[in-house]
Amino acid sequence: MKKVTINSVASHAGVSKKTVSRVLNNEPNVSAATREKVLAVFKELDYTPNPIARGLAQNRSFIIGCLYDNPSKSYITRVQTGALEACKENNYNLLIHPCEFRGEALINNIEQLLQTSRLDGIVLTPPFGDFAELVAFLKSKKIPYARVASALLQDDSISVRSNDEQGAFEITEHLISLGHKSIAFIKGHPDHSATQQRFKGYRRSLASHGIEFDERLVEEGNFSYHSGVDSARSILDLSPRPTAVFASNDYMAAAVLKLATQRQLKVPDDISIAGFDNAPIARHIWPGLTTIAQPVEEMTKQAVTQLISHIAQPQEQPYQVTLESRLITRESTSAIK
Amino acid sequence: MKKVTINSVASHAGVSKKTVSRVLNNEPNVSAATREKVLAVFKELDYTPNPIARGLAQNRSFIIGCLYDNPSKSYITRVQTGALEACKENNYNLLIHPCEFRGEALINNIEQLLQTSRLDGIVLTPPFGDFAELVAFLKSKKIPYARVASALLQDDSISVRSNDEQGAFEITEHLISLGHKSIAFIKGHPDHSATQQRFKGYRRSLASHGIEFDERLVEEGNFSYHSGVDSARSILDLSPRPTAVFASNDYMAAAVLKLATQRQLKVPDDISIAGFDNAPIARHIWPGLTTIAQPVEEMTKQAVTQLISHIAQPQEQPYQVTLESRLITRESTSAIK
DNA sequence: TAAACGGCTGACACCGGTGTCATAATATAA
DNA sequence: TTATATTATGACACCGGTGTCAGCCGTTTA
Repeated sequence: MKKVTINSVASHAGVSKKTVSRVLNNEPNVSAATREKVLAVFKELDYTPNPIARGLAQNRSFIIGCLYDNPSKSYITRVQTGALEACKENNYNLLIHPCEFRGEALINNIEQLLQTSRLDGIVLTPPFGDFAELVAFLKSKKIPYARVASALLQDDSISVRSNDEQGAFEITEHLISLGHKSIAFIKGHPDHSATQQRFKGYRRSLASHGIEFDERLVEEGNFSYHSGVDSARSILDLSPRPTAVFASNDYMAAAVLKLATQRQLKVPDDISIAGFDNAPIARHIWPGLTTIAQPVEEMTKQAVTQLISHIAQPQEQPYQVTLESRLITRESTSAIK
Repeated sequence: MKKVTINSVASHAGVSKKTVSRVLNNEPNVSAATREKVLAVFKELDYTPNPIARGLAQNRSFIIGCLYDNPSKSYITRVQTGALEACKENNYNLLIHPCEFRGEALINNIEQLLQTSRLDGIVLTPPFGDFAELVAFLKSKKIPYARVASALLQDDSISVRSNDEQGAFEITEHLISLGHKSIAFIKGHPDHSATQQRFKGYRRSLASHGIEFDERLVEEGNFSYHSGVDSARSILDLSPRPTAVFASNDYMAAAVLKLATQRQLKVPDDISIAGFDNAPIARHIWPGLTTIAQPVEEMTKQAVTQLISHIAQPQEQPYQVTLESRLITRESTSAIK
């Protein structure tokens, strides 16, 4: 069983390598008869081109790199799922590259990655999409990239996001509509642009109902479960205790729920809790978390799809899209008594 | 800024390409002086070899594929973490390939994957490591592979596992030592060898204490949260209700906990719950789950490390290792009243 | 002293594709 | 019908490495 290469196909079909290559790449200037003949030999020999050879000739790898540094593992899983779908559809592969956002070594690290892997493009997941130096670096190296769930930029980059500000606004509206006026807020990781957006939405909702913003109700988190525990402690120690807590993601909300339950508080009777993301944990705990469903998979899929088509054929106009999120109410929020 | 290739290095150092290649690969037959000279030029020009060209010449890709089809996302995350560590240390990359275990298309799917990606090796995560046809297929294609958390085989394959039977035995011992005699059990996915192992450990513990095995206390799950909910329903409906539940993984245990709590049962006072794996969720819920900590990351890391060294230099003797797991007690189990 | 041997080196083909360009075949215009 | 444009095709170099092999050199052995 010899290896089937472009040469065997060529000799089998009685044409040159180059003609086979043309058929392979759907290039013009091949007569219909020749094309048929070559295609038949493809089938007959069960030929698949060697991506490595192709990569060498075109200086491409057919690999997309996915950069992440996110305390929420489930978020990463969702990102991967979306990215993988897009890759699969385009015969690309996905290389995952976790790395520390902080630290000056980052740019070096990425440079190293690019040198050793010849990635065709990079997906920047939060918080990388908002890191101006990195974006500038990729631009200078002419490495195509796409930004997922990052702030809007007035540039020509590929960017798919959801409206964090609006989502946070809506969930706060939900709490207010239930009669809550003292609503604590746990911020996300300061490096993530979503953190500011969600905070803004929270404040906009309060303001639109004439509820005075109270600094003491705001805690600094970082999206990790652990940070949620710390924030929860501070919030539950407040006196008077807020009647509701809105955490910037579900992990932190779950932490609040755990601590509250540990302290014999009834959720939602004694305190309502809301999260953000609709992570799996939101429905794996009791009571289930009221949250904002973000289309993370879809965002990433669109970003990667665009990235790949941009690699094949650089586009003039930027692809910048904002997807909708939606409120999901579960048992962790209820009307104030 | 021109590209630095082996040619530029060669002309800069005044030697042939081949000599540069020799230095690159630490081959013998290079005089110390020449080696120094070439190494100096490496530094001077900041040279890194092109892995694609290397791959073409050696028919290697420096990529390891990770196959998975697992309902537990957190398990996959842990597998990836371990695999990534090993890859990083060896300058390999990790390609992730989720695919359906069931379905006759599987072998075709893998064949396709191999053709389009020229993987140097494959990590088989549960349940793939136990799928004889797939293993035979890879063997016939001479694709190196490593099996993670799969049943022991009397063959020459690379295999790293933990002692599921013993872990299940210990956690059941723990429950029995707390006075439980009516312990329900939720099985895992039937395709996973761990499912049988954990069941065996459970039964061995019961038997060693003269507790009669009761078929009615056993539910069929599949490691997913959802299946845990179904099983939990059946178990909590039993009369008399068992005083403890041992679920084959933490997701299913979390489902039992949720349902029990929903039904106003106090955990662990009314019913003790134990899981397996020590997944993040085990400590993210209240009460925290008593469970068996499995070194998933470490298992995968060792498997991939071995796989890579096997690729570089095929070993004679198989690498088959069993790592230890350990009991972690949290709040979800307590002495019977 | 000649033959044999070992370490070191480079020329050259090769991996399996793609890009460039010249040329042959065909279609269109004059 | 001839000149010209267009399409179809293949020869060949090239991408950036590695494998093979021959040749050079200095040592050791007979």
